[in-house]
Amino acid sequence: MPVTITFPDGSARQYEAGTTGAEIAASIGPRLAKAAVAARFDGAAIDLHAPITQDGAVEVITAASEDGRHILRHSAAHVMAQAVLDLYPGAKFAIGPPITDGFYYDFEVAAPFTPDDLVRIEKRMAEIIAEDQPFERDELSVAEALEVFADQPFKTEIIESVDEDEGAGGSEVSVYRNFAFVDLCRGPHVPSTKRLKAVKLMRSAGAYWRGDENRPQLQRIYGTAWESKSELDAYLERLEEAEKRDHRKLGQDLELYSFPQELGSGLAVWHPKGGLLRTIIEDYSRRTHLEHDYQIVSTPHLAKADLWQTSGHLDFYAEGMYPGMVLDESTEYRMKPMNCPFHILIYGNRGRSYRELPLRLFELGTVYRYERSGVIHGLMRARGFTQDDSHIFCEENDIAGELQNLLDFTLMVLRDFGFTEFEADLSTKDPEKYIGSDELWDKAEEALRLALEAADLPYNLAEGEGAFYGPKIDVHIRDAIGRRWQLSTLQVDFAQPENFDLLYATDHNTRERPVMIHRALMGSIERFVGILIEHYAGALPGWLAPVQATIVPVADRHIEYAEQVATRLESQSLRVEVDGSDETVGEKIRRAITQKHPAILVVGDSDVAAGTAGLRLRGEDEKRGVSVDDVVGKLVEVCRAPR
RNA sequence: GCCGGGGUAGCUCAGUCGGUAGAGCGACGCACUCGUAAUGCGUAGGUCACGGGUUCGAUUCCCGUCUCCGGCUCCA
Repeated sequence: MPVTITFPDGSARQYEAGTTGAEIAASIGPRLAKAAVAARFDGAAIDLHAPITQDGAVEVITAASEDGRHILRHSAAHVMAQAVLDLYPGAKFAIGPPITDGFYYDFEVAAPFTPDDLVRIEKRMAEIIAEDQPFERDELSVAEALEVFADQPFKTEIIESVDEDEGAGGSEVSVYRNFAFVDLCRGPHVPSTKRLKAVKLMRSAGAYWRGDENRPQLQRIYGTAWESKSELDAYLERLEEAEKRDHRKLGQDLELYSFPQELGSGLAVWHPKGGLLRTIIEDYSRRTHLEHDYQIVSTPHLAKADLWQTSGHLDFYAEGMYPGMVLDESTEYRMKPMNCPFHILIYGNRGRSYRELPLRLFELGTVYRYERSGVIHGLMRARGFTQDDSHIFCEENDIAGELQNLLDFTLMVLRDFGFTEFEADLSTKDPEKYIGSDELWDKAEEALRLALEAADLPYNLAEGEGAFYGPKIDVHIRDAIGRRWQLSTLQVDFAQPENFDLLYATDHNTRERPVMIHRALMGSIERFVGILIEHYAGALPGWLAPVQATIVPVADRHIEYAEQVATRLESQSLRVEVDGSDETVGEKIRRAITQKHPAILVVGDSDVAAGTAGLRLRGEDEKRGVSVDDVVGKLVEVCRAPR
């Protein structure tokens, strides 16, 4: 009985029933056969040597595809577990999935893995790979599987939970064997270990079983696997590139900020150039908010604990707050982890009218959150940071229009800083845990959805992920090397107006409760700077660069002229340095390039005589003898702020 | 907070099997006055993170604390 196989290009062919993906690939061509690691039958991934007994669509998965790498990495994880079980008798193994760019496996062993252990394991893996052990699939009943894994408590737990979670489908489990090694696995796998051409172990780390810090901490080994040595090398190079962009390193190199150990973890100080960069960003933020009908307010850094009790923070997030200080013998104060209660107090300071709404209060508000010591990461995750924070108080019927304007504003800001790729998450009501009426939630979620659609922003629906007090939109950007960062949050809040009993007078002089929208566009200024630095690898666009041009006099006798040129540029509000140091021209240029200054001007005898300069823009060749007027014009253009 | 690895000059790092340390870059000085990614010579600079213990003697070994890095967990 032949079966009819259709291919992704729409063509169809007949094969003997029981044919395999490997045979199909071979029938198409030897190169495909060699590159194949698995197949897809009617969309489901299967092993290359699994027999196909009915008509259907077949797609051959090659090692160079994302699917293929996934399978490669999964198989590499098995080989790693096999190596560890060989080398460390008594080791218990837990789970080992493929992840972005690699894989890991978790083990319980007597002692944590050292770097030397990784070398040993990698060596053993190479042996297993060289032996070209075939991967074979087997279906076991739960009882059989429990026997096979009798001395593996984590596997036993997984087998038992299959029964629970997957209902009828859990009566059998599949396992994969290569030689004596058996692992629970859905598969598919590469046909045999020799297909693993480029595998490298990266590091070991502690990781909790099932991600739960109350359960045993296991030893995780991370590795990576690629279809070829050259792809592996390219990956390692990408890692190195990413490391060069590290904002902590660049912050030091470019003299922007530092993290003095004397201050404590997660607390940065901003040096003059970083301070200037911050100021530029903050000025932009204030200016654009004023232009968008926000009112700027300012509030203190601490408040009585009672305020945080009313807002609910002490009940829900006390562990994220700095501990209290008791003053005047009995009154406890707390550093602020959020700005909202202060803005709410401004709203509530007097009776409000519908005529004032929407009322948009904006503040660059510095907050302090007690982040656990292990999570602090430069500017990206700090214990003190400044939010571009606003709370908008509006009528229920204003929510939709307000959110739409807000999302436009958000995207404008992010585009102004050079980000071009956006994605959003829409987090909706958790049916188990929410306050406010269903009707209000539906309305707000609908408003958020409409705003996303009006802005033409692709979004993922995160159902049930909303906070208990309202739905929200998070906006993510992709940076220059493809990493995703969450920046903006637009959060509808039904709870705080209730907690603080906020009201406004309607046009019929009745009292209604306003709805509140929390929002931060950049999120935290500190983190935003960190992301900008990594996005641009330190080479900030002209309008953000603390130093926009360096003027290099060729010899001391040109310093005076250099100063004159600097004055001309400064009169156009350009930020200029004259490098009058006792160094060669080459060295001074090297410094300016290393510092990523957008423009370098070189002035010598001919320039003094002709009123010109040599102009070297970042990333471009030098132009000699450019008139100072043209230099000014060019730099003004290069350094113009987006608005 | 948890697991592992670190903390030596302003920076990047080497070193001391226990006898108080070195390089490159940077800084400073002198010479050079130079046309596009490192001019030469010289000088200064260290409580070897901090506190305790062991020892005749600790930067080195042990314990604690702070702090950094990689993960885990967390991220209102």
